[in-house]
Amino acid sequence: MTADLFDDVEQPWVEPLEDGAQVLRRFASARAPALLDAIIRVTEQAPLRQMKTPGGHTMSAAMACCGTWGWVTDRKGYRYQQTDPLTDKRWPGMPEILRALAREAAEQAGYPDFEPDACLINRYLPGAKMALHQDKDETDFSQPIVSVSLGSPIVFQFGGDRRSDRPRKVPLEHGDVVVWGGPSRLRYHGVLTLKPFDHPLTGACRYNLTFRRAG
DNA sequence: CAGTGACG
DNA sequence: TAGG
Repeated sequence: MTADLFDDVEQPWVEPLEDGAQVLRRFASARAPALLDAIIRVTEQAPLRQMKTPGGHTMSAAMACCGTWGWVTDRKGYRYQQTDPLTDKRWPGMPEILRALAREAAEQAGYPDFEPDACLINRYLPGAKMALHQDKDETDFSQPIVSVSLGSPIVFQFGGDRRSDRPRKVPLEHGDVVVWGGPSRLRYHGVLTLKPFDHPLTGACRYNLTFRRAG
């Protein structure tokens, strides 16, 4: 009596995107319940919050961080810092299950030396989106970005090195991991508005984990 | 400094 | 209406 007669676990597969960029389809699916448990634990210590941009607008995605460095934005600007502005305490440590997933995904994508020191947790509710932007507040662009999707599906946009470059639309679903680095490390990217979708593990919500070497 | 957002 |  084998478990896989009952468990219907989809095997991951790889989808090349661009030079240095890949989608690892369903790479995180089998571990998703444990990843979500870890997200809950982190956000009990560092609550999800909607940050303000320097221009004074409120971001539609709610964010929290774990690891040595956390990304924050407020009227003063965008930056990484070692403390949570809500509590002035250090960010929660990066749970091992998150670190391990990020390292395995990076290795699979051709980045064997990835040592993330920052994990940004983004929670999207229906209506939330993220405009095209570059991840460029890090100090080390030799390391890739690893982005994990959990819960409701969304359309990811993967653009060029200039905002005006027309982005590719990449539908992402639960368990998909996008890795980009090397020549594509500074690509503009974002997501379209999240549509209502009832996911068995997360309800109407989508979590995105992004891992970086920030410091 | 701020376009990771708002507007027509 | 929603996205370019």
